[in-house]
Amino acid sequence: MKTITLKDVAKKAGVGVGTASRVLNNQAHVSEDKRQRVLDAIEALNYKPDAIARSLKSKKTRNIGVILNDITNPFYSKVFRGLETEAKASDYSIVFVDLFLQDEDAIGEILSFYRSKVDGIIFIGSTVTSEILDHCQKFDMPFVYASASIDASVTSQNMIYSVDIDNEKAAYDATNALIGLGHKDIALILGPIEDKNSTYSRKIGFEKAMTEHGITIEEDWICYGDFSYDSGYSVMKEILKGDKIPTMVFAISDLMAIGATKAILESGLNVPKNVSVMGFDGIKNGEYNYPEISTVVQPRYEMGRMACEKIISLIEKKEIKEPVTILEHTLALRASVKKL
Amino acid sequence: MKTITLKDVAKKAGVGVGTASRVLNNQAHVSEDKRQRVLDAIEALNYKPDAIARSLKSKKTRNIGVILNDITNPFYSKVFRGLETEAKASDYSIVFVDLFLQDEDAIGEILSFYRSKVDGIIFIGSTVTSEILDHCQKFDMPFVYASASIDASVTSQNMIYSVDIDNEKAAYDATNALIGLGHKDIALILGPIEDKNSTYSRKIGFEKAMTEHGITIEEDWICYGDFSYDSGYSVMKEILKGDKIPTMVFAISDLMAIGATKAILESGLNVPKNVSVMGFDGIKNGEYNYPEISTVVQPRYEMGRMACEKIISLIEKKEIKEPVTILEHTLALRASVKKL
DNA sequence: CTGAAAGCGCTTACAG
DNA sequence: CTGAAAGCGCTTACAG
Repeated sequence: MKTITLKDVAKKAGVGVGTASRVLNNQAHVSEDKRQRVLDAIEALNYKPDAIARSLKSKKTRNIGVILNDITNPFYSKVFRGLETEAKASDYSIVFVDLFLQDEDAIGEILSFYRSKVDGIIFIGSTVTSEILDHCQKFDMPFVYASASIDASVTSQNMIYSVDIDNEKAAYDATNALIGLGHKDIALILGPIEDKNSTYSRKIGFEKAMTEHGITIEEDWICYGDFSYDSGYSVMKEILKGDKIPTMVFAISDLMAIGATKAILESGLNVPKNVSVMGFDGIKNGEYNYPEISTVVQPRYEMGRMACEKIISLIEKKEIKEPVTILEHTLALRASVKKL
Repeated sequence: MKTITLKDVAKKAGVGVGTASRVLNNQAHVSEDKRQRVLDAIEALNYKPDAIARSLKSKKTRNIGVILNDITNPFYSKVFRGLETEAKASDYSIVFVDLFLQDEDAIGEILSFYRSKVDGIIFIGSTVTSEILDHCQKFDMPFVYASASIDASVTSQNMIYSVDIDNEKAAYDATNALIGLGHKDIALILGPIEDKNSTYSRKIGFEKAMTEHGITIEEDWICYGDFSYDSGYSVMKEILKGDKIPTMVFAISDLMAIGATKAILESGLNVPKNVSVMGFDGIKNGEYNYPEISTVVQPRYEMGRMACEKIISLIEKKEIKEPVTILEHTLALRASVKKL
């Protein structure tokens, strides 16, 4: 099947190809008569513009690159959904790369690769290093971070556009709520100790709430996992070996909370009768658990949507009101948590 | 920053741009001397070919379109991961569209849109209609289905490339295993009654195994859900209202199995002591459950990988040994199932 | 308002 | 083996 081009349309409409292009792009300065003839020809020929040819001249691809940490992680997949929906609504396509198990070096590779394929990039859940920033700047490629960590190498000189929640405040609020329920013996399961973003901020928030209530923090109960189900399970096993058992376990990911719950149940104890469990993120998995896991809900869909809105503004050089957007979190207290 | 083009490379190397292009594309008929000079120039200038310009002439985008049913569904996200990894290895990018909540009509729209942006399309988990097939054929766009349903409108005249498991046999094997454990009172939770693919085939497989063992199938225990957690939960609630309780519930998705488990536990019964539960798919959620859900494991990663391999063969017009690939399933009997 | 022409950065016959 | 040239399908100044 021969592809029909703008030239065919122009010929059929009896106008120049430039005029046809103007109609196609909804530009002014075309007489109503010709505009209609072109529109009719487009209709009659069932003409579809060639995105590639358009891009070559305009230097715009209408593609947004998404670099994501792990698409099988339910937290990210929902962020991704928000982002994809927003992109589609604005007529952008998503070009996707999963970073899973790739070393950070790969990012440079990916960026070069992306250069001519996308107009901007959204990073989700990865770590922002100054190296990546330099790369993007060199290629003059706008970028936005969602739920991302900022590496220490990044100075405030760099303009960063991002969307996230206030992690410290979220952990602070959650801890206060748990304390309000009468809990004092609270274990905390964090992410990796070297994680300077959520692990760090949430730890601060937790400590702040505990300290404000004059509760002594049991150092043995500050544990480090890696956000995964398995790490929650094994860290909890360790905690259960101690002389004293906490009445509450606060894990900073739902998956770890679910793993911890399993470890508790396996040991013959009950959740929440003997030990309450609180998670973080608000993924479906927690609701599917029995008992349902309490959590700090992050607006994941909205996070993706906002990130996309932001990158489009950047691409189209629209004004951006706030470079850094902080979204609201909410607490969901469910069956896994008991009032003492 | 001025973009450097092949012309710049050619000039620096002192050759024609055609020769530079030949080197770039690793074509023969270039003297070793010039080849080296071009390579050096590319290196020195840190030249990166422009994907868009390449596509315009070659009519190849090195993009694969992926149309997926629901990226937040853990079953699909793992298929997607397999596919993405394979694509990356072969230097293809993924252009992604989520069909979630969009009507089937949208597919036509998406296809036109895709036409010039991708070289081929992989459909995951959607329903193949003859309309979609016609669309693809009209655009001369190769396509592959993974874990997809074939609509009745599709005749055998259409050449279909697909990857899936043998759903009937999988359900048959699973049912046999459950019967082997001593179960006779087995309830079956299916997908939507109008689903002509997995719901239909798995029902057949189940019935075949039951019949072969001379076990009467309790019609009230053949139930229809929609693969979701919620539907498993509510269908199970209904079953539990009956006079007789099955000793085994076989749900054809892990999410439904998890939902059913919750309903059973809430009713005061134990899994697996009073009722055993078997799922289907092999997603992580089942392993995270307490008790761990037994399941029929589908090779999801491999499914995505093979689908990608297939579409690339189609795009590059390599020979395809088998248009329809049937992957092996495996049974995973875990804590949720008890021997009677 | 509008047509002819140049050009986006490549690839690919076409001569030599 | 290799360079000059045409052309992929658009967009965009440039004249008029």
